Amino acid sequence: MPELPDVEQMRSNMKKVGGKKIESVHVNKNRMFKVSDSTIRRHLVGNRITKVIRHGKYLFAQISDGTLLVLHFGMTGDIVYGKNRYDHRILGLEYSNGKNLNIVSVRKLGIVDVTDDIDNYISKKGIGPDALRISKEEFRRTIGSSSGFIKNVLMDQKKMAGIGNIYADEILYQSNIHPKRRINKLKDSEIDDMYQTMLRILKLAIRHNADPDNYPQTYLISNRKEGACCKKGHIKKIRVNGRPTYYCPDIQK
DNA sequence: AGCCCTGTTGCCGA
DNA sequence: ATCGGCAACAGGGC
Repeated sequence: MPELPDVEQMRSNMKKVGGKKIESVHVNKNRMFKVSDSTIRRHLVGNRITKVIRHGKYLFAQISDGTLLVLHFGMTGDIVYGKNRYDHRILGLEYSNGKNLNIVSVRKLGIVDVTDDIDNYISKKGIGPDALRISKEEFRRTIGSSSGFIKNVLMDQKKMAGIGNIYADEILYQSNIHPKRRINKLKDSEIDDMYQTMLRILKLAIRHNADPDNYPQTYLISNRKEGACCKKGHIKKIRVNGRPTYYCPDIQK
């Protein structure tokens, strides 16, 4: 689930409900935690989240003590607000109204960390510019300086952050480009078109709360199965870099 | 029951 | 540098 639009939706939810004073913190310690539970508690208990910033698939929750809680959701992470949602809970912020803001993760892939500088954290990890904020020129440069399959580049968080398996397929589908097209075979006009298409898809997804049920039926994401019909043909499944990849051979060259 | 699948990422080796 | 394979993990589908 968690690609850029999904994480943006989590950001919005977290911002909306997470700003109250945190009474206590529930930590379900596992490999995701890069800092001790006492450190987590020290920063969170008695404080509040004042804003939430997203970069790529990462969330940075600004804490009123000046530090930031870092969250990455792996394949199955999510943020759940309410009561009695303890299934797969990794981290729970408990408020005086009895409700909690819970970071849940079925497969326990992802990161819980603390930092005091977002830019520093991002650059140390080598994460590229956010896909929603990258300029056309930056995008051209990023693509142009790469090689290999276009899909791999779109998904490479070090080159550009936020695009995952699902949205990479969508961008390529709507750009009429085969996922295994080599970078050096791309025309400038195709790169520019891909850029506009990427922004359009991401914005639409966010506008629809990252819920694929609300996306147009013409979207690949609504027809992500082998043999499904698209306007000019039927959907095929291959593997690119080990990842399941859906595309339409009749429109994607 | 058991095997294969999966929205992420990082490491290893050809 | 690039790419495939595998591993972390756990639940769902067949």
